Amino acid sequence: MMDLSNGRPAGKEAVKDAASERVMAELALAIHEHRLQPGAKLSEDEVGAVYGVSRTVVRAALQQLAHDRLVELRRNRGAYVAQPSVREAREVFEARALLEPRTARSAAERVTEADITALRRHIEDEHAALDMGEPGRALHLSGLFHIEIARIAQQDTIEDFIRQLIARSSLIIALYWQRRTALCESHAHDALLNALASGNGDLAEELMKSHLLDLVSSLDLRNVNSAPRTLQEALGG
Amino acid sequence: MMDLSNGRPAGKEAVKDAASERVMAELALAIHEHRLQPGAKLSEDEVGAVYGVSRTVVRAALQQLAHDRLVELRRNRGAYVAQPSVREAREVFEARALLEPRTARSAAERVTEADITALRRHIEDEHAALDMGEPGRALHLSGLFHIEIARIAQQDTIEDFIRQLIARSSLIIALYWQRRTALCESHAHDALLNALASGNGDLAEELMKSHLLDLVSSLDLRNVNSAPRTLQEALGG
DNA sequence: TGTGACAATGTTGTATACGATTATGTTTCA
DNA sequence: TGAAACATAATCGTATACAACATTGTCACA
Repeated sequence: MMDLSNGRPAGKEAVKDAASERVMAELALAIHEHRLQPGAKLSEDEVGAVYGVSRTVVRAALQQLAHDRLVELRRNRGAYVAQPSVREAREVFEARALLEPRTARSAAERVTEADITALRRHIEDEHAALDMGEPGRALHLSGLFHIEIARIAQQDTIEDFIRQLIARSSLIIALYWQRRTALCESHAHDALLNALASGNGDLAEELMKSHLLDLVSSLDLRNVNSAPRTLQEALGG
Repeated sequence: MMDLSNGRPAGKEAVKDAASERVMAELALAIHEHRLQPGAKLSEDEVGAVYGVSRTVVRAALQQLAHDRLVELRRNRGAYVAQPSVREAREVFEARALLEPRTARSAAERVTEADITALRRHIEDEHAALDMGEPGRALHLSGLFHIEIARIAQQDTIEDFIRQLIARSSLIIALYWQRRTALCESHAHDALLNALASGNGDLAEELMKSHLLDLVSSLDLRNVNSAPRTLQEALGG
């Protein structure tokens, strides 16, 4: 079985109920950090055993994740980590291109000193994770950077959308990333930070736009394997 | 108790399971048509009794609706139809302004003859509902018009977001609508249809943008009552 | 009469049980 | 030997049961 406990104390302190939210967060993190691969089966009994809860709460967590399209529920067949299609991948990044540049502009107009220092430390964490050979964690932090910008823009609703899109982006990257770009484009985040720090909304919007384009171009979204990877069939070649 | 059965046969034919989805759809429709007011309590036992299912499936439905922000779940206290704050209302329409105009443009570029006739009939239904004195139903149809445009644009992901936003808009309108504009702005939909039919993406984008602005301006979003309507406290004035 | 503690009631959170569906393994017959 | 049919096992969908929590009503006491 895959290890899902990830070291952390799993927050037994603040837990009264919210059991399903805890399970959901743990599963989401495991997906974000690529410890759970697309297509992995999430049996209710098994997950429940791992976290010491009943199927009831696991079901609730899985339904939440399914709503965010991180897992796919097949009727009477179980829950599986989602496998976004190429088309879905394109759509996710189109949606991000629609939402994030303008949000970056708003963020530049509302950013505070505290935000800047937080972002700066965030980027340091990213670099540290990369240097320590934890690409999964680095990727997760990289996503959080985008979410942080939405938070700074003070747009809770759009922040929620971006949160969903970034979660799905994590799956997309797991499926379609091509290794070539090794730098993990973290310079883009530095540039964005500078634009925000100087309050330059135009520049922030433009940087975010091109950053997203870079991201898409680092993916291999040719229509090969367009059909989802239920590929026992993919072996027929 | 409020009547939720709404006449329709409630689809006993296609039902094997999917019971929770049926309950969710029924509740969502009741909210969209303003048969359920913001703040209304949705007791699990009560809802279960209405639809003849157990609390288990009601809970699943309520959690889905909570994820869409149509209902609010208070821990150990139950589910209530959401009451968007003024701030939330603004954010919802800002998000719509970000997503829908560009989506209308895409729709204009991809619309088919069949789409046009479907939209045309849709508008007729809207007018009919208005004439027959069913403003709730007219409002619901009006929302579906927007969703239909997103569908035509062939952007499933963005369509999902727009669907959520329109559902919340329905609540916002229930709370903040001011009666003045009587025409219910349905001419805007006619104009949009024409722009789509002629494939004029620029015009469609522009019309959608101003349509949304009109919608916002028909709301009363002054910060009075900015705090949510848990207002037994609101009576302290 | 007003305030605080306590009991009663109702509702939600979670676990478990059972029927239904799907997947798997074995057997049998051509 | 191969394929179809059946039996078996595993997993999910739903209902029900019980415990935990919140709310409300009542009573005692200052």
